Amino acid sequence: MRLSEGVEWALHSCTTLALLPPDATLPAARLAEFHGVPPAYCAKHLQELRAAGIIESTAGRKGGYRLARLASEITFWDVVQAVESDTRAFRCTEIRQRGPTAIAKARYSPVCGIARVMYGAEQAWRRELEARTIQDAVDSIVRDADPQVAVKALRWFQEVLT
Amino acid sequence: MRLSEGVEWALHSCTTLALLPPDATLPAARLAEFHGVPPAYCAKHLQELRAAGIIESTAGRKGGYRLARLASEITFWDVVQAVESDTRAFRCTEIRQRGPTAIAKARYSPVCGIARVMYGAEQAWRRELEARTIQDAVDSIVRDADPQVAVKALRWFQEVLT
DNA sequence: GTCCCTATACTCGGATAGCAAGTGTCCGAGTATAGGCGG
DNA sequence: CCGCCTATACTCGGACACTTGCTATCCGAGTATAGGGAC
Repeated sequence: MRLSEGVEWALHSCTTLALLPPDATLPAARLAEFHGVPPAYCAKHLQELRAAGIIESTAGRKGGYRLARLASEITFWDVVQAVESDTRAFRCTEIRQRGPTAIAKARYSPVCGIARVMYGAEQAWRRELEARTIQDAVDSIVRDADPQVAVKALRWFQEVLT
Repeated sequence: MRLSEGVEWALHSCTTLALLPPDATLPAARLAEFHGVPPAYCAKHLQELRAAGIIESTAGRKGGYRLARLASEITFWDVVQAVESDTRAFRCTEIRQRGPTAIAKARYSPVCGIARVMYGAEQAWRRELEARTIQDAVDSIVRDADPQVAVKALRWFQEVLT
């Protein structure tokens, strides 16, 4: 089981955008540079975030990305769902309906008991992600980050935003 | 994000083995036949369950697999962990330590705030799976299954176990 | 009738191809900007 | 000096190769059984 690496990039990208002054935009290439990841591939994931309505894009010179709504209104779940094509990890193929014991499809309970447990576990996972927002990530970074990083980041932002 | 299809097979296989009379064994090929899945591939997952100490194998004629311990002592988590090579879905690559804001490694907090949230969510998922056992699956099947299936299963067991 | 031996058929187990999805990259279409020109 | 126009450079966005890991399969090694033979 593997979550796409893009989820990590997307979460960090949203958090970084949340740190910018209101209405400031940051191009995909700069965002990739800030995180030290391949620009083209990073851009791909930003497009997915845009398609999901989490971030907005501005074209042309001085263009770039910015959050589409408040960081406190964007949950981790929103981001994961945007990047990951299918967030349902366990997929029941109804093997209980195959083999020598198979009977008419209508006579089976609507959901397999094993699938029910797996779905329940994933729901617990989802609930945790829905309870956390990008603002929480911003807060934890502000709280935990070394002052030296804060200075470097601020300086880099000022240089890039001109 | 995708959980291996083998997880479903493994869970159903364990549940089926739990339905057998004590100390009875069932060959991999029969187990695959019962679930209508490719025998060779199914056998591969059974080997993983064996390596994890969840089921036991007996070689030679009249050999096969059986549970290594009580169904109530085997959690869903045990099975998932056995089949899935790596159960950690989110993998933090520490991109916060890359790019223009990078500083000495020792000055970073031990765990990234974003990763902490993701790990927490997975822990919630894991906890749910640890709370459910194969016995629970057996109970739900006994409760929900159509009598017709029960009859067919019993008949098939008797025929196969000779 | 009982015990032992041997051949057998069946089991598991690891090593080997095939395929799909995620990973990584590129170039083209579109647009806000900046400079130059005219009034 | 001010406003408009045009060329430009930069942005995003979708279409195209590559690699990793899951999917699927096979054949060989090992073993408990079943039958036959000897005592």
